[in-house]
Amino acid sequence: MNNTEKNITIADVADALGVSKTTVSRAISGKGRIGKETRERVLAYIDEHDYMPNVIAKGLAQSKTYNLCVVMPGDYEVVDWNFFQTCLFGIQEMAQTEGYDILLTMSRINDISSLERVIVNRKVDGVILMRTFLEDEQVEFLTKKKIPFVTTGSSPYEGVIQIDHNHRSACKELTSIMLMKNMKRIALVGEDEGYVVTQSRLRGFRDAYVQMGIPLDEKLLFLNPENRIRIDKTVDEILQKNVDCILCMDDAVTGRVLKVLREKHINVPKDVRVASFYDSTMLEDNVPSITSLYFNAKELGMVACRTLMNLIEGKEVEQRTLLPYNVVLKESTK
Amino acid sequence: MNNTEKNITIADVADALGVSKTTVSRAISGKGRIGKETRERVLAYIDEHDYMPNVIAKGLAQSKTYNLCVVMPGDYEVVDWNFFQTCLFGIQEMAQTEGYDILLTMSRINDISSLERVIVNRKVDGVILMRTFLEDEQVEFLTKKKIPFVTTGSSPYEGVIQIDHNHRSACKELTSIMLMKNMKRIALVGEDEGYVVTQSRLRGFRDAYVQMGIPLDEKLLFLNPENRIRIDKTVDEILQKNVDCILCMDDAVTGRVLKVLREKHINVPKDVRVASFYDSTMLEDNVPSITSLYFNAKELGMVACRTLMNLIEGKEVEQRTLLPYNVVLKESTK
DNA sequence: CTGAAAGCGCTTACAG
DNA sequence: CTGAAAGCGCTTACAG
Repeated sequence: MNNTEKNITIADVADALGVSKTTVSRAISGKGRIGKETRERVLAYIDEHDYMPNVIAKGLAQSKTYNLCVVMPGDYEVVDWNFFQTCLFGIQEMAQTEGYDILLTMSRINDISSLERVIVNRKVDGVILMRTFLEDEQVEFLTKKKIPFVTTGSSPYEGVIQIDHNHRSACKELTSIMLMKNMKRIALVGEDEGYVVTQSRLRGFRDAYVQMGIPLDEKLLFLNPENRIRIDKTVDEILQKNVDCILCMDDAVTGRVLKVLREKHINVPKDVRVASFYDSTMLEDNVPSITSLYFNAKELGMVACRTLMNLIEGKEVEQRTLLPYNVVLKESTK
Repeated sequence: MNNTEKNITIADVADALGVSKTTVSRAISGKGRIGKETRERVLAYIDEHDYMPNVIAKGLAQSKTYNLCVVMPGDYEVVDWNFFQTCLFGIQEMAQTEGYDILLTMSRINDISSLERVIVNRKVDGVILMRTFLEDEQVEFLTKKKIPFVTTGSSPYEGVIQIDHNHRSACKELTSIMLMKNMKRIALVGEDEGYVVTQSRLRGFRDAYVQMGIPLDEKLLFLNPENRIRIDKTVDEILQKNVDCILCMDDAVTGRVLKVLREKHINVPKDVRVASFYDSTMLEDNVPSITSLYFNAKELGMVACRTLMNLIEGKEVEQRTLLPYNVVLKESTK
């Protein structure tokens, strides 16, 4: 009854049953020929005595760790933690089904030392990159080291296995809807052009204009990074341009835009409409509720993890997986 | 130059230098007697050839993993992800200084299977519990298994090493300030009495009344869990009671209360003051800005991690560490 | 100061 | 169908 004493090993089991360690190992793994009766005897004993294989030792012998590295953005000012969080849930849930655990690592722009250590120490069998860059040290490092990895979000690097939402198509759809609702003058506010996803969103935005045959006023594009600091100034500028709608690339921006509008006592949606290319809980409690795109973060995590595990096991995997999205129309664009 | 080929091992180094593996091992670890010159020769070779010890093998030999398990709340409706997130940063940063990595695990109420697997598989040397309960399966399990662990947040269980902010004292101070500002009728809105921290906050609240010699109107306590679902009803009730101030236990509540007030066109702070026992980015963009307590999540993580590592190394550790806080007065209580 | 050898707890050709 | 033995890459008494 006292199983906290000393951990029981495969050798103990072998001794107790009068068989070899080999046999015990085979009974557990199911690999190699073994008598049905013998296997059952081993399994029964194991079950009764709460034997648990030492995954570390198993890993050493097989050169496997049963750990997956998840690289999170390590910057403080991150767009939407909730999204990564939920995605992480998905990864974890999927990993568990195959006995993998999650080793968490943070990476900051220009600092991938944390990831490097994990790889160099061979503590994981593969990695999931949660954020990608147009120029991506992480991708370069992992490719060089020949470590299996996938990305959530798209990567411009050749051969990278990527799982992403169809941002371009989603943004195109939302923009089209705005245009069809007769909002011709739409200001697009964004930031961080270094992220791949920013480019996709912008492309989708342009796509919609092209498809509708409406000329796009480039003066209504506010993509410079100073937006972050001087968002009030940006909003001022926008309002002077007599726009119908302010479209924000992500909710970090949306939140700040809404704040400025509130301070200026500008009513949404009466005075100006607002929508976001990205839906987070951050906006949930807003009055009015905000029109946005919805992406299923958990699904993203699960698919990414599944793909990585397949990759590790040498199975065939899709080079690029695009997940669906939803357009959620709310009060802010009424 | 081609270090992606085959990983170089301690044996390779020994061969190349014509010494024994023992010697190499000692040069690296710094343990045991070894000639100064020999050590330097080994170190130089290692450095030049990018030798990296296999942490897994090292772990096997020492029965160590150099992994720390961090148990995150795995529920979807979690109060403030940002806080846990930042705390995780702190943990990670501290762990790195000693060569530890973070194995992440989620635990839901009544489901600690994920934690169990990690422990039973001996994949970590210790664990950090990020959320504690009055009745805590995790604590019971870890104690039984004799695994070193610490908690961020307090635990009522005997002998548990805990690192926490001084919530009781903080809430007392904030409440006192409100009382001194002549807000006599303060409604306290909370939820989830199962968390230890809820109890601490409530105690601090009561402390302030006692100290000021003011009788507390128990009718102004709204701690039942239905608040979550019927927050609008709760706010209605509160407003009918003619209160000066609504004090929210955490920001999940605060956010929803503010939303209801906004919908009812009730002005903060003119019609009613609002403050929160907890400060999150969620409220950052609110107009008006919200008075609240500030807790340094990163520091919490760092101290917790430091403590755990000391515990693992058999050093003496404090049984309970209380971290300081700040009261941040803003517009909502003007 | 240095080394041969056993050991950490598994897996897996190779024999039988 | 089963087992003895070598091996995964380290550490660490024990000798010298």
